[in-house]
Amino acid sequence: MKIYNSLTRQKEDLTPLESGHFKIYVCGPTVYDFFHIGNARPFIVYDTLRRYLLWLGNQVTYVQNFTDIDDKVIIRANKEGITSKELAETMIGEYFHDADALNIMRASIHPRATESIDDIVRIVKILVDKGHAYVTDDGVYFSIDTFPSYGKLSGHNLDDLIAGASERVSDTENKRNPLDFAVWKFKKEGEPFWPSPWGDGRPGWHIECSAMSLANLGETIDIHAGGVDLTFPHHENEIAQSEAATGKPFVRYWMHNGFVNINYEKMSKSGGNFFTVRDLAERYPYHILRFFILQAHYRMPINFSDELLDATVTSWKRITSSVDHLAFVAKTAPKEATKSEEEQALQDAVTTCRYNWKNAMDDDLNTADAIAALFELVRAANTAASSGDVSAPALLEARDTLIELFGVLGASPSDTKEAACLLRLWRLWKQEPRLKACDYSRADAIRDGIGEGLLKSKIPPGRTGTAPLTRMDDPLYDCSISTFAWVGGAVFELCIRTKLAGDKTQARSPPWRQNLSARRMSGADGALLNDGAFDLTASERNLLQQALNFL
RNA sequence: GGCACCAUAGCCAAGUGGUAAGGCAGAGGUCUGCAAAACCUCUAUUCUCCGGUUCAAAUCCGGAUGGUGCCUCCA
Repeated sequence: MKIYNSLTRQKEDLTPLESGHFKIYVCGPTVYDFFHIGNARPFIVYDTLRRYLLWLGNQVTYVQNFTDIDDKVIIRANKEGITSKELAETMIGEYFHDADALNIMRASIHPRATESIDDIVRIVKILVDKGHAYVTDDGVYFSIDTFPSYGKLSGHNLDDLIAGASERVSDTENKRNPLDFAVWKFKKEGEPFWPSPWGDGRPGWHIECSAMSLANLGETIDIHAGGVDLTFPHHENEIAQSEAATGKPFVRYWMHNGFVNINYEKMSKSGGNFFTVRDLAERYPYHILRFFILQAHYRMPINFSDELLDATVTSWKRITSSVDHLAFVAKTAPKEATKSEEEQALQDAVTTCRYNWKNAMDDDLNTADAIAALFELVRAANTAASSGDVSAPALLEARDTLIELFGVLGASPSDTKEAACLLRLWRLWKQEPRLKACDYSRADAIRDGIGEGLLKSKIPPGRTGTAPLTRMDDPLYDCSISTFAWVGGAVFELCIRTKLAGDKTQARSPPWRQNLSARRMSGADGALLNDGAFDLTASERNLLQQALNFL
């Protein structure tokens, strides 16, 4: 595959130094707060890269650090009256809570700065011994004048940088060059510290990543990744320190992802315009956030708004409903290949999809294009499923392809929560004898009655019969009764309305809505879903009972 | 001021020399108690603008305009 290398500013063939084994380092979070959707982008993007490399059959050693000692951590901890360590511990736990939910694989190693002090000191010592670093009265500084290629990653001209730095940076007295940066900061009152040959203190930010990369992955690694804002000075400094210390190339491919913007401006905590993933998860499922991020190429900036996430919810449903539908139709489809035109078309679509998907992923991880390829298969599969002349194996192959390839993106369309929740309600309703006796007029009356009687405020003007029945595990949805219908059996349907759709009240049928139609058309009875034991939560049972009281 | 990046439909977004993917929204149709879903059709003769190179440009070059980021902690 090809990857855009920030160092050379062009796409290059991505080959590991050690055949079949990629060594990747991703700059991890500074653990002083919940991370926001902008912070999440690199985690999601590089996790996807990792999944793809694994899918291709490679081994991947993936390191993502926690910066658990830093000005921000110290300030926040002091403010809350706890130790830096306590704050970091808590926030690392919160990181995993969100990251796991975003389906971000745990790194092979999650090193922490405070647990890497020995490695850091060792490198600082090498730098001092080699004359690349010098001691002042407030710390140990790296001397960029001893590293001639400084600026090669960011493309900055040294003179310009110095000019800029001189204007802004006031504490230059101790430094030989205004661009020199601290690799070790001597302790200050109220700050945690560790011993070093030059005095007690704590590591500078940049040296942490260098040390953790060198210690865990070796002197030369394949990929080092992070947000574009880290290019300078963070990554530039990492190169200088690491290469000055080892004398070897530090990183072979540098990858930088674009920002998540709000109103076309960078999302940042200092700017105050940010949404934490935790807050967003109250309104959107985690997999929607992940899918949203992957819909754009990773190097492009993406704008962020509820409106865009709403569109993502709708498009994601197109995928999940197709996947569910295929499984259902396959149950009654011919067992043997039909040799029909439709069957051939579907098989071709699967082949085309795989080809286009891989090409897209190979081209600098173009997930946007890869997703487009998958949508084309969704369309072809829906067409095939509705033709009635495609065999079960062919339908299931299409379904498996979708699940597999979306799975590589870390967003699996099977086994989603909304499907599971609706399944449970479907099973319960199916058992309700009173429902079997309704006719349309009665059903509509019931529907309206529920709407008016139960939850007036939720009924949008001009619509009848939507009433939240239960709140499901997935916080995105209110489950609403939309319609009760009777067609030669107990047939009724649910209508999902996303809370976020607000007044638009875009009603979306659950994935198995198509199951109902198919069942009706084929005349087959029951057996739509496996009737096994099921449990309702107390609140589900309660709300359902309220609804049934109107029958 | 210096250095980068970006500009594609109502919205989002691929496409980097061969005649505009995909999603959302919208319109018409098929199907259907109504509705929804699904499927079909339509929705940018044109890619911010102006020049240039080429048989051929959204794509390459030059310029203009607009936007963003970095140069200070930042994903």
